[in-house]
Amino acid sequence: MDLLSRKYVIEVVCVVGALGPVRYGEIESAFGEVSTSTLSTRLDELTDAGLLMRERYAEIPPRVEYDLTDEGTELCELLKPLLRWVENRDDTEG
Amino acid sequence: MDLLSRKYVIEVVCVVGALGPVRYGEIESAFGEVSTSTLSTRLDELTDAGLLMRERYAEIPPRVEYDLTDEGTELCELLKPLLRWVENRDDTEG
DNA sequence: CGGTATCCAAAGTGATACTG
DNA sequence: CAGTATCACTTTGGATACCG
Repeated sequence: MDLLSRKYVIEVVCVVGALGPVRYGEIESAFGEVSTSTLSTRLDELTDAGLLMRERYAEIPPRVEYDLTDEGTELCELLKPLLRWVENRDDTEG
Repeated sequence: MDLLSRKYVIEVVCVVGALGPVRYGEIESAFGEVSTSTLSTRLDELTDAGLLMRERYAEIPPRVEYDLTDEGTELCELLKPLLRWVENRDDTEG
């Protein structure tokens, strides 16, 4: 699956994994620099791929929460060490 | 590093890791469907990032071998389970 | 054999505005 | 709040031809 090669995908999976059930706005804040459309698309793709679940609450104001599915959790476990390694490397070379 | 998000990068790292010192043509064959320019660029980026080493032999005909650096090997170890998971998943859903 | 240079098409991404 | 729709820009990837 080259979905992994989409921008922010790895980070999104890890962010959702770390923040548990998390709202759209929180994910957006966690990045700070991603357009609504891109993040929305990514969330959609991940949900579609069975990696994320979207829970929609019929409230006012509306609330939507994202969380990892079992498969998403599996992937997240694989991704975390990768992300740590990359960040560690960035520090070292910067 | 979003180099990881480039097409074929994960696969290239794993292929080089699996085939040991490997020649350009062999890598190309391992994919079968990647243009010279793209593969060449990828190899270049990875070498530049310190993940690959390029050994050039002054022979006729020319021979060039690629291999993982220590860091490349580290990354490869992180990537392998990921790749296996993805392939396994593809099988299941296909 | 092992690339590089060039040009082109396609896809991805972002900004913005608007809806429920 | 949580998106969707639209549109233009930027980046990527592919094909081809040529060089060492």
